[in-house]
Amino acid sequence: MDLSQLQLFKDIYQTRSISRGASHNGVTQSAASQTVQELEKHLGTQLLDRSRRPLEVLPAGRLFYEFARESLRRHQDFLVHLEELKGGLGGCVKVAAIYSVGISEMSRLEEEFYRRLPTAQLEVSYLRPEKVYQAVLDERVDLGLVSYPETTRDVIALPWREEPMVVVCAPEHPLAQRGHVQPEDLENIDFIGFDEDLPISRDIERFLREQGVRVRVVMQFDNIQSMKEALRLGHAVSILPVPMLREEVADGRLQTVSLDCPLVRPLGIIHRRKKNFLRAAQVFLDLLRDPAA
Amino acid sequence: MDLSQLQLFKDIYQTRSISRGASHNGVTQSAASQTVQELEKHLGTQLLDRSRRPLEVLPAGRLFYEFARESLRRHQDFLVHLEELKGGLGGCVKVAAIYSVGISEMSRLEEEFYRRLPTAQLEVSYLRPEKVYQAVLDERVDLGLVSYPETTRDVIALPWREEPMVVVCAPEHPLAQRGHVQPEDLENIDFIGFDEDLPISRDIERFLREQGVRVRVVMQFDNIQSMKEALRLGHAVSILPVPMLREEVADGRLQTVSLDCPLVRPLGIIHRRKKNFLRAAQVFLDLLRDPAA
DNA sequence: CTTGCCGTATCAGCGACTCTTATGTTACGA
DNA sequence: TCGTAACATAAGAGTCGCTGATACGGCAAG
Repeated sequence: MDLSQLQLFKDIYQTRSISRGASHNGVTQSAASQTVQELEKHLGTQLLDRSRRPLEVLPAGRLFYEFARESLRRHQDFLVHLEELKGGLGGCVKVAAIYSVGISEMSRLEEEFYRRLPTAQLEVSYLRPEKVYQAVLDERVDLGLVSYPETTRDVIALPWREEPMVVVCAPEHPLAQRGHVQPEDLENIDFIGFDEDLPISRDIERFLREQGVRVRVVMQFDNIQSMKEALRLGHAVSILPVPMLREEVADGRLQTVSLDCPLVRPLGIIHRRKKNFLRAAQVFLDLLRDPAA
Repeated sequence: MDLSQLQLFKDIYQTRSISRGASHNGVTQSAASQTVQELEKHLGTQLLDRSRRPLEVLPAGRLFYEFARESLRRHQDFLVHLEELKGGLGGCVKVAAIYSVGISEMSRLEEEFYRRLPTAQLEVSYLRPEKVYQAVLDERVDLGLVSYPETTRDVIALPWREEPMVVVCAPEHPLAQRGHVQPEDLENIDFIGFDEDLPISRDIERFLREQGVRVRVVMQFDNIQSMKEALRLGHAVSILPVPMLREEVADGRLQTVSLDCPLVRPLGIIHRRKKNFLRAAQVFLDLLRDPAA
């Protein structure tokens, strides 16, 4: 019985689904199913009732969940104590993120990380998506933060969060007065897009196409900072992740207009396939995946 | 990180030796060495100082030991709670033991076992050594208790205890008055031995040969009960494990005479190679290996 | 200092286990 | 009753960890 099994079962319990638990752990539904069966065989009792559709947790499953939760917590504690004990220059985590994850978000994570491991070192670099993948592959970083993560032969992708996307424009723009718009309101509008080779660009294009809307792409950038500046000129709109806009919206430099049909982009954590993490990386990963604990 | 690694490290810590820890867990020294290195790599710190001969435990090692101990204890607790929860007919452990393990010993173990898992079932059968091996191989029993255990392709042997052996005779026998004897005092004495195909018989023979002593084997048996009865006739002596003689010595039917050079026979636990134990078997195994916990 | 022994490290080879892909089966809703 | 979404099952592949053999090194005795 190992920690990954406990983590997996914990996620399955919390999401009430084998498939979701599986994807939270970067494994297939099949593997998760087999793991649960192994656990049940080993413990000699059913943990879940899989013959009901919203997966039902049996008493033994609940007990095992408590055990798993507790064990994982103890393990975390142990890692932290170990780090304390090692004193100066604890482990070092290197993280690569796409630009659009945002400095403000990262600085919050950074803060919490140093609270947990005061002696460790966290290095964050911002790169274009393909560079993030490359950095992970080359082991120049331990973890990568990307959008539309995909598991490949050498890299495991874990879902992280889903950012809502909204239409954004300058306060002077005609759309700015409206609280929300239908996709068709964007027909033929001047649009500031992402570079076409970025996943987010493809996803927005696909979204617009599905809605039967065509926009006039007047500019393209590979980073959100530039797009925001261009938007302030007032002639065009764009679609951007909400968290990137907090500051500008707060002081009125830009305005968001929510879309009636929701568009989100999934962010994920990627790392190389390998059994063992350095504990600092492990702690950062746990921090990302469970900010509460 | 899994429970077997924790168990292994715990044993290494307690015995202050990688080799001994390894044999306690039925693996080779090589495997144990690699496991420790894996742990150290994973945790990013040295746990043991292996460059000193009585293996030195570093602070991180001590911390990890505490963690391991605690985790294993929690796991035990979990198994017990699970058994309680399952209520009636908990798991069932089948154990085969050689005759000479002794009923009294087993009944003590049985008692403790039912204290831990009141709902479980324990079945003990007493067999000749080769039958014990066969029963384990055929999976007719979960665990076997034998002397001079040996690990083979399909069966793992774990050391259990070492029983001191003493010379034993009737109170009327000439040797009975002496508190202890030299091996040479047995020269040409009438001797009651074990069947020659039993490991214990071979070991006693080897011992006597090494001491340069020849005895006159007047009778041979395959079980200790018969040997004790024969001894009471008063004409011969034997060499038997101390724990088998408690009752007879207490009420004066037989007398022990300790040997100046100590002779012990190792008892071991054998089980088939397989990753997962049924929890009842696991609990019984833990009980055998750590009566304290 | 040298020698011998015991314990640990290292290496190559192999077996087993677990994951993945592909496909079958079952529960629930329309 | 059918369709879909979720879980189960089967077979194959890659990886991890174990074994067995051997090399290395500390410690004690001489």
